[in-house]
Amino acid sequence: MSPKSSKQLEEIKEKKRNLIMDHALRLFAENGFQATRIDQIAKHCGVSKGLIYNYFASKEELLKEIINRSLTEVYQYFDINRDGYLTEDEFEYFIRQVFRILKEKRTFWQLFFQLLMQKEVREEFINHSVTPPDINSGEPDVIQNLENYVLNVLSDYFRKKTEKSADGYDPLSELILFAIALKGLTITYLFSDEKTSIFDFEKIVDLIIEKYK
Amino acid sequence: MSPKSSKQLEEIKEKKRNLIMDHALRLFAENGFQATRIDQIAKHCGVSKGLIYNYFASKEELLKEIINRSLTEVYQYFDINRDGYLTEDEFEYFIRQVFRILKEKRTFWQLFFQLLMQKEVREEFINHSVTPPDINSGEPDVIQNLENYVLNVLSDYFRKKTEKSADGYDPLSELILFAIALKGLTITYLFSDEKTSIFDFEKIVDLIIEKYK
Amino acid sequence: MSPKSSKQLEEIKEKKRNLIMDHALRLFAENGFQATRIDQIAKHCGVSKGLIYNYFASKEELLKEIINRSLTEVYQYFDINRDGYLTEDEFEYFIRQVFRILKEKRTFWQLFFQLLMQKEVREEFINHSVTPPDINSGEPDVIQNLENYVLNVLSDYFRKKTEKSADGYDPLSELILFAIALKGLTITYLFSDEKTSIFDFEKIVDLIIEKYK
Amino acid sequence: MSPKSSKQLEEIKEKKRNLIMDHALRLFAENGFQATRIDQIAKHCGVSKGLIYNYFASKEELLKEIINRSLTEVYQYFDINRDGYLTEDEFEYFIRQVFRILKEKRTFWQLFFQLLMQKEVREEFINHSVTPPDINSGEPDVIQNLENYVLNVLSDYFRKKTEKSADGYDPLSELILFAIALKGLTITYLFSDEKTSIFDFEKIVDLIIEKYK
DNA sequence: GATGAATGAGTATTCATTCAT
DNA sequence: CATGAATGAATACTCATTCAT
Repeated sequence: MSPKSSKQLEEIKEKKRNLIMDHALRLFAENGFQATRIDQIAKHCGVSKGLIYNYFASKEELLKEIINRSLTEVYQYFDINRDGYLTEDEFEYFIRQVFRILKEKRTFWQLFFQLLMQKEVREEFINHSVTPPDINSGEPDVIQNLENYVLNVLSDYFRKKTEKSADGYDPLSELILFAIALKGLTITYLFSDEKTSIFDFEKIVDLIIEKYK
Repeated sequence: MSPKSSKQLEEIKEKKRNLIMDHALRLFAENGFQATRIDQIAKHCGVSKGLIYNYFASKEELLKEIINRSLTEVYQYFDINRDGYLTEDEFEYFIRQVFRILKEKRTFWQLFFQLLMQKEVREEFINHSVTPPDINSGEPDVIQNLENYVLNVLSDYFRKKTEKSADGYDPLSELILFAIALKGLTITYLFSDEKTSIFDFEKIVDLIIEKYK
Repeated sequence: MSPKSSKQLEEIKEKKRNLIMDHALRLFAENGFQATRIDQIAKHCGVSKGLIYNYFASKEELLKEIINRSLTEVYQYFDINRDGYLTEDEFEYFIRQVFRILKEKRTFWQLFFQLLMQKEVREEFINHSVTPPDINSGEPDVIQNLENYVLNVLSDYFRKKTEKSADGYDPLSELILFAIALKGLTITYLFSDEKTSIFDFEKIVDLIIEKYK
Repeated sequence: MSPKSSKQLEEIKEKKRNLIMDHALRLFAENGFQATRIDQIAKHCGVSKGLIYNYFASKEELLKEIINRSLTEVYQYFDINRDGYLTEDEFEYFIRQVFRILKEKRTFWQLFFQLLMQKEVREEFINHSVTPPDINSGEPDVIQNLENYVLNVLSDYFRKKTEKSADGYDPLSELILFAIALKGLTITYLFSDEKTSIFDFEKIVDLIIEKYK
């Protein structure tokens, strides 16, 4: 019946989907979601406006799929199902991993933080995260889960670390200071102009590791 | 008609200007600049769309004036003309001041960080002078100036501090870690839901002061 | 506060609303709802596309309001709250009234019958007519009510008429034949080209009255 | 390859043509011509969009061919070449035949009446010849011919009938009333929901025959 | 023949901005 | 000063149609 030559077609489709998502992501991140026009994306991809609608139901759906794809990848990076216990070396590895992901998916995280800064988006994605657990689209609670997971693991780490040491550090305080420093570094890195920035981010990562390991 | 009323008129005009800017600021911060419609602002102010154009040449101009007004205030807060040397107590005062400003102008800073995160806006609004052409205070690059000023003062502070201490701390490292922690706190505070957040920001400020003073 | 000079403004608005509805109705009836473009309507009205959206939320809403307006008028014509009993003279008056309404609102009825011939519209407007009785928009059950009302009144009329006569007519049969003839006349009249038609509709009305009175 | 298969191929092609036309007809009738999308039709047929364009030059052409196919069939039903004279039994047969055709081709007639009710379509599709250019039966105005033919035959019938009777009926009046009743019945039948309708159409046909035979 | 990815002209709708009152 | 009706450029989205495979 169907001469759909092969399953290569599926591959080609998948490639085009990703092509569109890649360009859209970059434009969304650079100019903002609202300010990016569909035909801009099309032009950057070298395809027609119409084709984008063969792959994505709407501009918003395109955005959601981008977020989805990226967060799913992040999950895999973090191997979320491992034992959840961190040794000192794993702690260092974790921090370097975070920074590596920021670097590799810089554009995505730029977009992601932009979005999180709008009340409605925040509510849509984060606070409404009480969505059914069997959800397959993997957006809303993905974030909450990720944050909770990370906080739990780190909380554990700092508790054990302060127990051993005699410095009388408060584990919660350590955790909070560390978390805040990491967020500060993240934001600074994501939205600095790599060429003109006075910061050497690799060194700052070393600094943080040195300080909190 | 009478000379009196003309003075009062000016006051009324100024009040209305501020009314519009206040509502616009809140809406811009909550929903984003692009997503906020002029008639939304008008409705929230209880005035007509047309009136807004009596006070501001365009939506963009409205945004610029909001940024300008707030940054001018921030400058005054920081008393930019003082000697530029910080004692330990002044350092603590400085941090608390930062947090106080964040608290008092929370909405503005929410908007401000949103804007900073869009490349085009960053280039258009921030680097290319924010001040209106007729202003007399004439800071050509408000933000850059502010950041440089703060960094300078702090840099000085940490240099002197590490000189005194015998810990062998690197002043630049200290400065960077401090700056990053402050930025992390800022972001976390601005975009957390004050009612549901697990963080007690006052305490975190104490923590930071304790750590870096 | 508001210099909305007078309530003349309201009148002007109402006039423009009606202007738009009139032109839209004609175009919808002539070319069909889907085939009529908003900017066609705008051009015919001598206004801009945008203005139409100041008065009507969407093309579909415009259609609904047209139907609504017309059906409401029809209701008034029929004085639906009168006693519901027809004498012979009232019967004749009723038929002439029907024809008069068809004539005066010819364009509307053309549109109306067109719409009724699409399954979805039929279901939307007629079969779903079990909508809450307190409805204020007056569309869905308006039609059903009107039909029921007319059928009831006529049913009554034919029952009484055949009782009196000795011809042994069946009242239901009479009603049905009459109703069908009326519908046939209606359709023929609405969709004939008045200039070229071989039918003289006034005479046919006389014929029907003569036959069924 | 073999000559046999080429004949079979023709059959298969013809079957597929008809398959497409059948589904298209139903969808056109239910949702309207404009509102029916080509890919809807394709999906309903279980074929690709592209294939439809192998059989029909355009959506409009598809419509025209549907109309053409059905009208050609109708012509055959009515045996257009007979003597043109109706006996009483033939008159009854004629009416039952009309109703039978309505029943068998209900969907087509639904579509047909819809089309007739749009001025532009009326002009484009009906008056300007429906037949494909290569057809040999060459009726330039199928509908007009059909209507005229029917009216002629019936006119004759009623003339002769009233001549015989002593009731003093006007043959033209009788014809008109009859024609209108038939049209009313037609419309009522075509656009009623067969399941919920209060009318028993078989009985109404009997009624009409009884009345006008 | 058959497919469905790709195209792009066409259309509804939005919204900053203007201007007569 | 204040209004809100009016404008029209901009933009998301649709869908008939094409064509390489």
